[in-house]
Amino acid sequence: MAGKPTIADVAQAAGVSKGLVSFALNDRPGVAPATRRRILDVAQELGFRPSVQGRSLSTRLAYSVGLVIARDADLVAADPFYPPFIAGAESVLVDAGRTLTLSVLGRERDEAAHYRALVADRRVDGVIIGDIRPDDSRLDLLAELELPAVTLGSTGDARFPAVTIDDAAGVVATARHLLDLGHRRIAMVAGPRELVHGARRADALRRVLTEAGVGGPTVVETDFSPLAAARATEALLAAADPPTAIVYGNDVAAAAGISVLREHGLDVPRGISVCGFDDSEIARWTVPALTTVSTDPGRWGAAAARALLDLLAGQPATDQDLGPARLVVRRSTGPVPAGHETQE
Amino acid sequence: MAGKPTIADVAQAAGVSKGLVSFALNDRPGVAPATRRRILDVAQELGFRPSVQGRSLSTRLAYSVGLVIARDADLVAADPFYPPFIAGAESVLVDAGRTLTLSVLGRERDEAAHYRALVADRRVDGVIIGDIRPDDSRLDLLAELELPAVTLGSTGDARFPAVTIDDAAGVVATARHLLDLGHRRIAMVAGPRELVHGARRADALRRVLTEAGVGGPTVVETDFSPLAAARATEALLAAADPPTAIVYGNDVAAAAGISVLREHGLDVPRGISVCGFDDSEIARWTVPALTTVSTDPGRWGAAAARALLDLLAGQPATDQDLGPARLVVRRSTGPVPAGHETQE
DNA sequence: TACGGTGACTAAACCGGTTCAGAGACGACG
DNA sequence: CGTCGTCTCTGAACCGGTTTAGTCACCGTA
Repeated sequence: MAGKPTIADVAQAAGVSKGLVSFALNDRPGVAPATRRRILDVAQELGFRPSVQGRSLSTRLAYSVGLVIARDADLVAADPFYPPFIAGAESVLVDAGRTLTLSVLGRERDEAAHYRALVADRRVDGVIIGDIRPDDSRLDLLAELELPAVTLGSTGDARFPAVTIDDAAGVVATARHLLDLGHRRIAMVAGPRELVHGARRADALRRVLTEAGVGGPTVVETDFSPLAAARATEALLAAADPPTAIVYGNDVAAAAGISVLREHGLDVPRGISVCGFDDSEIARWTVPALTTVSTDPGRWGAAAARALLDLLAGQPATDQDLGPARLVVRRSTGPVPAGHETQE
Repeated sequence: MAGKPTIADVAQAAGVSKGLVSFALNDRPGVAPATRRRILDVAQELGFRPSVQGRSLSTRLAYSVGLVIARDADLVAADPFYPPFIAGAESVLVDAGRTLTLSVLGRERDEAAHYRALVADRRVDGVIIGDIRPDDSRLDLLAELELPAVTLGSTGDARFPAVTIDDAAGVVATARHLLDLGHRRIAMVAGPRELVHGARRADALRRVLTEAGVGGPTVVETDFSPLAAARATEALLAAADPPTAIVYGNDVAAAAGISVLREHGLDVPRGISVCGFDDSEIARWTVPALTTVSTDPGRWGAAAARALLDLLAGQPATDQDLGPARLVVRRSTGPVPAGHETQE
């Protein structure tokens, strides 16, 4: 017993068989209380820690969960959503003795093949999937692979529990806020329409504006990158009736938007109002500080990890909602500029 | 053979023993060329993929490398360095059939214990360690644990290869740039002094300024967070002779700085010049766009991963340098304001 | 007293690879 | 022809757990 103690060492020291030690350590019935006590004591004394590899081999479990980010590296880099999300998820997983296996798939890498490899190699026991698309092809794939998964945002698919935050509520609050300030021409620089949350947010905005009897928003679709947001902003300004307020899909995109607006001589918020999304750290440090919607990615990550662990533990798959996303009003929104107040 | 084919299935189909299949697949000598060919063909035909778990158990390898980020979650969230770094590292690792095991340790979690657990559980075969401190206690720990590691930035420790980028060169270029613009009172809002690169950058700045016969820089130490950077900026402005240029430790910190400067009625760059660090995506979208130093975290991540894989493959540990960090001049730096030109 | 049932425990198989000692065939050489 | 060495290959042990079939002692019951 030179190296780490194995289960055989514990068995020998306790004077029982390997199998019984395994039973005792895993809280399974059929071990006399006194014996269990003794085995646990011996294991403790020897500093025994079960080998993940040995256990993996027989249980056919990886003791790791996957997070597959299917975006190009530079897109991930620009989005401040993931770091806190990952940190949140990770903190829950360590406590459960699991590991987070992260994959960053560029556009060029075959997503389906990657999932197949992940299960074929038994790298993960389950996955967290984000950037949900309507009729997401991954869902059928995951079902086929029998890979447990939780989704970030609702899919309407009963096979996989969703961890959701009501981001539409955040958009609604944003829209009301802008309406209250007198804005009537409100535009949105959104994420890709093929992403569920992109579409949902655009719809929420449209609904509120329609209810308020205001013309539907101009929605420009982008890939979430700040560069695309900058271009979209240019396009909005070039239109016949440019908006007096723009809602962006994330905070960095909003920062890019502000940058373009200022180049065009527009002061924020006096000349035009700007809203971000996610309330990432950067939102507090743009000039002016961003009015944005808090989605609390850290809490989201932790909740997703917990939901996946529950699922792996065999508990029934139930959706979990983090409640409505909250509007955070800062300095980038203000009253509609003079001359636009009543324009329809 | 209902499920995935195992090595035994390949052996049977090829009419040889398991052991020989293992030899053939691992390119080891002692297999007749014709037999090797046949085994490889059969394996291919059956779609055989060796089980990571089985292999792990006998080789006592995890086929995963670790990245331990010992910062609080919100600090990680604010720093745009890691996402591209991780993406870069990850892309190299998948190609090598390895996995990235990420740990985000808050201040409260015991770092040493975490490393011990990582090796005790054989979660990783090696680690990439960043945020190097002088006389970093982790180095002795890693040596004790016999855990292969590469360091981000030089430690002067021959036991571990370093992957370095000459960030001092970037600081030097920044300093020259500012001197050329006429600045004489240059301040630095740096990272913690206990981090090697924090100290190195401050030293580089000090050296250039001294050589130029200009008063040494005021260096304010922070924890790298934008909030701390904002406070540091306030402090600098409150001084008797406020700087005409401030160099920040990263781009988000610089953004926070700009925000504070503008609140104080200072225009950037006309009233004061600002430099960032890392050239993250956000640097292009602040107002004005940031003059910064490109450290190319993606390339750095890939290089670190490759260096670690080489080390694990038994190749001698050699430092690898990515060359000098390049200054990227944008709009946040300009000529020293009138009235400060020759002030000593 | 014989029998069946139950609870505690053991022994061995098993998961899927790697590794090592040794067997067998074959050619070269003295 | 005998011997040695080399090459190819086999069989079994091994890594460290989990799981299952089965043993054994002991109890209550007829």
